[in-house]
Parts: sequence; C-alpha cells; structure tokens
Amino acid sequence: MESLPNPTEAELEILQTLWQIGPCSVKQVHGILQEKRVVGYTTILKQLQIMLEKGLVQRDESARIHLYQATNSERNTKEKLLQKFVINTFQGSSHQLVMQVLGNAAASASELEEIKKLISQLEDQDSTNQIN
Amino acid sequence: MESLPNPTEAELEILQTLWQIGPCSVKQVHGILQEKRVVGYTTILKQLQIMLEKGLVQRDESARIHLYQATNSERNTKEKLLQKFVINTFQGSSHQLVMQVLGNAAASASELEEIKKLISQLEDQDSTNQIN
DNA sequence: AAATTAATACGAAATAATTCGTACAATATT
DNA sequence: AATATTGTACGAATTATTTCGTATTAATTT
Repeated sequence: MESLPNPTEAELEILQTLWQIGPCSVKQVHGILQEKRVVGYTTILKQLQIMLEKGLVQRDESARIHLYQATNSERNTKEKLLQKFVINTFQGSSHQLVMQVLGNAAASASELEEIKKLISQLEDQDSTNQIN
Repeated sequence: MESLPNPTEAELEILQTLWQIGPCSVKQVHGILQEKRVVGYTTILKQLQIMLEKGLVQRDESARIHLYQATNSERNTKEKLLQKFVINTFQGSSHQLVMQVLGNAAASASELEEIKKLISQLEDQDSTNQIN
C-alpha cells in the first residue's frame, strides 16, 4: 500500500482540471489551462505522462485518445497538502492557521455563520466525548 | 519597493529559527536544526548566503561572526505563504480551507472557543460596516 | 611566530520541476 | 494510396533547490 507523492504546483493545477470535469484528454486539459496562461500542448502531455508514472493519474488507453483521471480524490489530496503546509508553516498548529486566516481575509458574515455552525456541531461531538 | 520572493521549504525552516531566537550565527542555526535532522554546517551557511542574496535575511558583518536575521516578520511572511497556498490549493477560497481544517483536525474545545471569540469580534466589525 | 581552531567563500554535484522540440504512429481526408 | 491531420512518445534543455567538499581567511592558542 504505497502512498502517492504530493503533487507539485503544476501537477496540482492539472489535477484541479481533472477533478472538475472528470476524465479528460490531453487536449481538453490543455484547452482549459491555456485560458489562464500560455503553455504548450506537449508540456501538458509530458506532465500527464509524468503524473502517470508517479501514479497521480490513471489512463484509459482503450481509445486512440487517451483519457486521464485523478487517482486520488480532491478531498483526500487537499487534506494531505494542507497537513504538510500546516506542519511546514505553522509548526503543525492548525489552530494557529485558522486564526491567521480569519484575521486576514475579512470573511463575509455568511461565511462566518457557516463556520460557527460547523463549530457548534464539533462542540456537540466533543461534549459527548469529553475531549477536554 | 521590490517584494521578496517566498521562501522555499528549507529556507522557511531556517527562518523559523531566526524568528524564534532573533539574530543568529550560522553555528547557532546549525545547532538547532541539527537537533531535528542531520545536516552539514556548510549547507546551512550556504543557505543563509543564498537567502542573503535573495534579501530574505539581513547580515551583520561588523563582528567576525556574522549574525543573520529575518528581513520580513513571521506574521507577514506566513500571510503571504498562506495566501499563495489558498490560491493554489483552494482556488483562493480561504473559507473552504477553514472548513476543511476544522473538519479534519478535531480541534479542542478551548481552541474552538477561541475561534468563536474571534468570529464574534469580526462580526461586530462587519455589522458596523455592513459588508453583506 | 607557528600551529591550531573556527569562521566564511566559492564551486559544483545531485535532484527535482518545468518546459518544449522533434520524431513517430494512427487516423482521416482527398 | 498519398497527403494531411491529430495524437502520443521520447529526449533533452532550463531552471530552481538542496546539499556539501575544498579553499581561504581570520583569530586564538601554544
């Protein structure tokens, strides 16, 4: 059960596309990323081939046009990236990170509302489990 | 007014040390990092020299033993790193990130309390500014 | 002042990440 | 069937990151 490496920045960009629209040809991925920045077709092709080697994506070769899809879910991948980021940048303290986020980006009232709701839920769980 | 590049992973590790104990000699930094992992003295020296070129650190050369200190504050640096991470990973939605953090790492009740307090403060500000 | 110690400077190897050009293969068009 | 089109494979250049060995310079000790 070998765990996949975290995607690099460029790889993550491609994964986002795959998560968004499902199994894609190179052309599709390239088309979408091309909208954001200039990038060669073979660059994306090569990236996807590398990502295939790493296991980050799966490839359907049954048709002439190969279709790529992300191996791991968006949720799972982001969770691991987040974990690493928190360790590197906030010494593993996700609490510290949340405080900084909320302090910076003035969240909208509705967002704060949603966050509060989640916190309430978590507190309910906690109280039954006496985590503190 | 040229803005500094974001530190790399290894550079961030060094910066954390500098933020923690203030201006340091290479030896000091090396000593502290050595506790965590094996790393050569000249590796740290070279890193600091590169970081100096990039402007990430300042150097006091008045004495024989050079003292390095971080150019930018911990707060400011982490804010920029966080911003980049949110853009790369969560399409710029810090809200999405917070929800994921709170969902994952079961925060302790006291932490949740603290977060709620901050949210209340933010909401007070918002209500006077009618952001929504 | 010679020898040892302790520091910095420099160069460069090793690895990883990103990018793309050119070649080749399969299909579609004329 | 010849040509054009559209796709994949491969190799390799470029750049960034990380690491450390060796050389040099300055200070301290004997």
